[in-house]
Amino acid sequence: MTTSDTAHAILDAAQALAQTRGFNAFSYRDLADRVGIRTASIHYHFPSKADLGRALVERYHDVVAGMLAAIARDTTDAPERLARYADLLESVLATPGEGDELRICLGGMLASDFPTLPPDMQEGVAYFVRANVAWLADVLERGRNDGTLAFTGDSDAAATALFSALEGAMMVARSCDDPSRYRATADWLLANFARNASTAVGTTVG
Amino acid sequence: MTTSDTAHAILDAAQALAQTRGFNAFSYRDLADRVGIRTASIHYHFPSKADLGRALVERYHDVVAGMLAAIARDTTDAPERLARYADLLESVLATPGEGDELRICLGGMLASDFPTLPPDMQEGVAYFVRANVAWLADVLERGRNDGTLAFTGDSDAAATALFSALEGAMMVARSCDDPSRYRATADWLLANFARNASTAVGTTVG
DNA sequence: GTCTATAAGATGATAGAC
DNA sequence: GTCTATCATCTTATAGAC
Repeated sequence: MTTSDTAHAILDAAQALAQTRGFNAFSYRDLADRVGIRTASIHYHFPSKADLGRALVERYHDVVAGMLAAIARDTTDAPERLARYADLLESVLATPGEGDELRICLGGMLASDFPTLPPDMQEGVAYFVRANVAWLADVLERGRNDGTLAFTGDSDAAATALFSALEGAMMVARSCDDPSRYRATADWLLANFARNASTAVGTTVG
Repeated sequence: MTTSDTAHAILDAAQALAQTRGFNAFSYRDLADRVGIRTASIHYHFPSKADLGRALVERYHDVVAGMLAAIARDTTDAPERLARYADLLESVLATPGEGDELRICLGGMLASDFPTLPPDMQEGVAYFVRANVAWLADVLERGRNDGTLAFTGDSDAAATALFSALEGAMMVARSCDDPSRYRATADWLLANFARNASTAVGTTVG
């Protein structure tokens, strides 16, 4: 293996902190306390915080890319793929974060930290966003072509809107301290991409 | 007036920095450099950073609330109100920030900083989010009732989705370093709330 | 109101022993 | 690989002169 157990533990702690508080809001001391080593030992594995951040973004991208590939392998049904994507983000929100604070998708969190990040990390974040939007755009386009989804306009614009809405919904849910708000928003979004929108969740048609 | 010119200048500088980098990513020193005074003078106006943050959130909420009231005063047309709301956020993105970095809505930015904020600010951010979603929900509900808008499901869920999408679109636009991406996403969203969605921007119907 | 001076603590980072 | 020790710098914040 290319990465030691200690490096893994450091990355796990760093990811939990980055997802709850952002990349600039935790220190090597925070990591040292949680991993049970000294800050100097962390510098051995990740000489600078930029190195740590780069590894963090790369690992997260790889994990998510693997999950998206798994979804595409499990089902070809476009609505089901979208539902699984929304569930993926919900599971992030449900993963215990720091204390009672909710985790946000690392990509969305780093997007909000963007201007303060080292150049390497900025590239990684932009790549993550592009990859997610492209995956969604592909699902949307296929779904519209096979008649399982219905929406108007450019599939790239639709995918950007959907990605933005899901990421934003995590932020809104956390600022309301109500994870169920993410679920409600995601369900509404998914229903509005369904072929027969009149059967949407919560529709009031009598 | 209840707030001095210096206090105004401090708040202006703090807002620009908070909108580009977040509340924890600027210091009294940053403010002092920009306003042209010393950090001690800032502490005279805002004893603690929590005091500064509280004032920042309150002022921003009041300004936005005033703009939403102005939109409601200018037009009763629901699609036009939504368009004006999207334009409002676009003007934030277009306002020169820190260097060549783009500004984000302060509400969205602080929502991403949420767990690290002092309790007073957390309340203010939650209030801002609730107020914006409630305003949008009212516009959506009225538009559906008078037939100028069409969407399925609960108007609160729709409003949360729209708010989340617009806030998220700003983050995505910035991480792509492409403000026009916000415009494209907003246009797509607005088109999908229009009564006749087949006339949506970018529709490929021949 | 603004300044100088200063405090106490945190931060990312390095040198060198074990 | 991990440690102790140390560094320069930055952070929020206060005391007291002008």
